[in-house]
Amino acid sequence: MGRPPCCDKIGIKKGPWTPEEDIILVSYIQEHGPGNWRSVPTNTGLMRCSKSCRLRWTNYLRPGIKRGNFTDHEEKMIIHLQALLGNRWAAIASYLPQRTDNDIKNYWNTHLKKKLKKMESEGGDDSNNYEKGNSCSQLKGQWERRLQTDIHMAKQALCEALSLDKPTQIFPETKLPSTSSQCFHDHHHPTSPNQTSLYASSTENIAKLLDNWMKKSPNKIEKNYSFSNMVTTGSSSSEGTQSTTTCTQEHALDSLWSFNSERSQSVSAEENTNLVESKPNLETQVPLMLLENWLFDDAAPQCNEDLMNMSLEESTEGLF
DNA sequence: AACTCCCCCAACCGCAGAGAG
DNA sequence: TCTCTCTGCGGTTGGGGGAGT
Repeated sequence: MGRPPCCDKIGIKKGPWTPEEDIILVSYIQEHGPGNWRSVPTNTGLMRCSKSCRLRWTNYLRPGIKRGNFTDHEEKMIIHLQALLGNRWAAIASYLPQRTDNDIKNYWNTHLKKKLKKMESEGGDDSNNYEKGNSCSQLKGQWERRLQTDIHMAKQALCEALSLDKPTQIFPETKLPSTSSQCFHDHHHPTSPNQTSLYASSTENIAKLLDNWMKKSPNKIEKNYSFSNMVTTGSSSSEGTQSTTTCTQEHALDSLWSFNSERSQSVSAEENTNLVESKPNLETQVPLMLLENWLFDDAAPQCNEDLMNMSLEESTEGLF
């Protein structure tokens, strides 16, 4: 028997998060930054265990997360990376910065597995190619795969350490591991302007969430729910909303929208820069061979360049 | 309309690793 | 070196909702 689960404590809430809880969590992180999850439930009054808070943040609330609708390219990336790395979802997620490991894992289990099985049973070229790749990768063995990923991670860390002149490429739209709390912790001081924009975009996530939530269940939101904490802490440039203000849901959402529009003005330049710079990363198409070369090749810079510039389709056309 | 089945995905669980003391 | 705490990761679960009957 291992350690008892952290959520066995009496009074700890489980199950789906409510928008209220999300807002409390995001406002807290806006103020204090992610990390030190142990203290989050205590300091926020959330009846959740620290683990639950961390997961909610990393898998759902953190900025820069793209949800649903995996593109063909993302799909291919996942398939190839899975063949190469196995079920190392966190490592795979590091190649798809906008996706969480949980998302990728779910997508693999619910869609790609079936898809590949189907292709396999149809016995088409595609499945043959996948099989080839898969059996090839199996030969590498788990240990080797682990080693590859470790090398990759080490290289990333090294590159990152040596690239102090490129701070905007770090997060969120980068090729760094998606275990974002660590990224945040390592690279962003809680009060840094960059982080403010990141938090803002997580607020945007919540706004979307609330929007969807209201569409689904318009009766669930209590009329006098207060969004003020989020608004006041979320937008340093908002029009002085009092922290004790209680809003109707319409007001609250209005605040959110205005917050977002203000935010988009105040941070758009910076964010646009990030987006523009990150676009090649997001759309980076990593050929498997290059990936492998890069992992094993100490003369990485040139190869790395190639990784960034080449299209996945160039080297994997035959696979699909 | 009512019921059942199935799928999806958010969240949980348990283990492992890292780091502090 | 050992113990303890915290965090990260991967496997699994279960509730909600859509599809089918």
